[in-house]
Amino acid sequence: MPKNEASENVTADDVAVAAGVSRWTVNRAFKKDASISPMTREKVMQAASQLGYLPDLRAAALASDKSNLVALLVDDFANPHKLVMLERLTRALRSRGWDTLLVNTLNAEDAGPAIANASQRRVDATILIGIQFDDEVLAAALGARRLQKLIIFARTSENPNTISIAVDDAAATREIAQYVLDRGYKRPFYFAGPRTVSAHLMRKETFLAHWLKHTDQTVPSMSAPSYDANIAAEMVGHQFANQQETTRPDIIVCENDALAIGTIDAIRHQLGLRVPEDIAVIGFDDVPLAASPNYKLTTYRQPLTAMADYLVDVLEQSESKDMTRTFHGQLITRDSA
Amino acid sequence: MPKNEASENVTADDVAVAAGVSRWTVNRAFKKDASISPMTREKVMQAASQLGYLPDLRAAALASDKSNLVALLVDDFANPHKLVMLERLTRALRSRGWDTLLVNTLNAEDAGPAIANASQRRVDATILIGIQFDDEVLAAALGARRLQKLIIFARTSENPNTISIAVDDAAATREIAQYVLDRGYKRPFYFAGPRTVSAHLMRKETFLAHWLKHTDQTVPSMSAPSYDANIAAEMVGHQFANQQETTRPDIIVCENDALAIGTIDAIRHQLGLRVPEDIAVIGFDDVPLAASPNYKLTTYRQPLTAMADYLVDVLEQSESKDMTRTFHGQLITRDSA
DNA sequence: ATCAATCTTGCACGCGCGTGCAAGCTCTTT
DNA sequence: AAAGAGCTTGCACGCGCGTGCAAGATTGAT
Repeated sequence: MPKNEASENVTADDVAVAAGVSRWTVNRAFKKDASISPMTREKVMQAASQLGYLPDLRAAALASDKSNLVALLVDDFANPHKLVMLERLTRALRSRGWDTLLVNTLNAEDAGPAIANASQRRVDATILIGIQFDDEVLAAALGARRLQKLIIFARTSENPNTISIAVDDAAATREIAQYVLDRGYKRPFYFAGPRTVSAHLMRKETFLAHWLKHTDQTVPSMSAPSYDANIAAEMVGHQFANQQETTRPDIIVCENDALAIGTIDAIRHQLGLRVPEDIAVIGFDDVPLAASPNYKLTTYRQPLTAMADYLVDVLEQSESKDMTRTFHGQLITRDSA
Repeated sequence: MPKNEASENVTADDVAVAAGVSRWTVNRAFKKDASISPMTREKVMQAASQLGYLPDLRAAALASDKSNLVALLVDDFANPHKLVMLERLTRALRSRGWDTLLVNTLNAEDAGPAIANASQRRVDATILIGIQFDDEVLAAALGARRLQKLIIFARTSENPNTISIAVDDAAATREIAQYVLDRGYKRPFYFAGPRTVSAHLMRKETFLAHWLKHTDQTVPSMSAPSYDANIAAEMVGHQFANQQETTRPDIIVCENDALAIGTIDAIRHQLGLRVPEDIAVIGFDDVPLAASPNYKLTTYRQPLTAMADYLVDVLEQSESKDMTRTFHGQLITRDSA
């Protein structure tokens, strides 16, 4: 029979016998920074690769109570920016030895069960990158303590039991507002996303406040039920149909690029107007499509790579106190505003 | 002290004591279709929820050698269609009790390690939804047997040790080709994606063959290095700059929507032409953006939900023989062609 | 009231590896 | 050449739960 025919279930014991050492030495060989002589390790690794052995991470997690696994809860797959975030996060995590459990929060009621589910896998941390995670969900999550760390990614959170890694929304929005002022726009309109958590309103509130302070005028606005370009397009088309040039806005400031892209489509194809000549548009996120020759969207780019790297720093930290941190991004000016 | 203050590490034993039963009865209570009286189960569940107990899935996986976990290997986050696939797959999986390990294949050389990584988590199946998984990678994956099932999703594969769940590419492409013929286009151009695996060339080959057979003419083509709209736009702008109306194509058939969207952008903004009047465009996938008023892309929609459901069927099957299956989608005709 | 058929419950053993310590070993220092 | 100092290796015990069987409890029919 072939040498490694019965490679069904090779354990460290098998390798130990083959290499003439104890099982513990085998596992040491696979552990970085373990106390083992180079010669022995080489011998073990050779036997291991011959038998096709790789340590069982389930057992390791069970024994050490450390899984090197994080859960990523997502509930908003309509927003293309989520794909970028997923890429950056999984890249940073995996390149530093962490695995990712992707949990689709099926619907509003499912957030609780989704978190419970992750906790049953005994993940070392739970990362929320969705939007529907309102205060109740957070409370439930914090209650089901087991998920050692609760990290809110790319969203600020004022909950003290939570670690938030995000751009400074207020500063970013002020920069945007100032840009709008500086370029001489007179009648801005703010297009917000779903208003589930108070923190999510920060961008809108900041913009309105800034504008009021500098021009003494209020800014009209509306909210989309989700960050979906097609829905945004419908709303914009509906909202500004048959409006006079003097009453319609000269710029629509969108809470993110998904809304901005829908807005541009609607301005051009439903209102029959030009961007930016008739109505300018600003977004937030700098999704790949924002750079396309079609949209040339002026938007705000978050330092996602740095944020993802910092997230792994947080994971590797034993203490989770005072880990919340905000970053600064940059306004990318293109042709749309 | 509070009642459940020390809810650090509640195990089935703790619940057993609280409920006055054995540990095994506790675990039975959490297992569907287990032999347990309703009264006992109720009693156990009450004690469990009071203590905040939930079974440890690591231990369960270790003991039963069944993890209810699948690995999803992705290497192409530039294609927006991936986000749709992720949503559909995680939805189908989670709603039927499966968890998903999202593995970002960092680069071409990382495919092997990524698969090994997944196998160390002892996943019940590995699902490939990327493109760079060429024959060598497949061989390596099959070698590292441990990932019981190797499923290629949304791509056909002729490898007999693999389970492929995809649309019938040949039939779909013939339908597209026939549509192009029927609409009277004369000078098609085929825009393909990365040519890594032989199977990936099927769409292009099929289109070319169909056209040759029906018109006796060959179709020019080119290949993008990745499914990225911005790169596609550049390539199209470069390829057709300064071409006469009589020599340039009257329709560009794209291997998928990412390429098609870039193509439309380039036609309009770099070539200064109209879609579909000057050059028509056809895609494949029906990404959300394809329906936007800006693109109105004629494209081919895969029955992703049915495919994802079938994937879970496959997982729940003990035998993995002859599970490969192809589906039929439909051509969605919009304005772009 | 009795017996068999059915339901419910308890349990020994194992899944594969980590932890922390102690014994064995090698090498340097005087 | 002998004694520490530092390096390597081995091991008992435990992580939390599943499997399969056997004992105990319950039910219905006779």
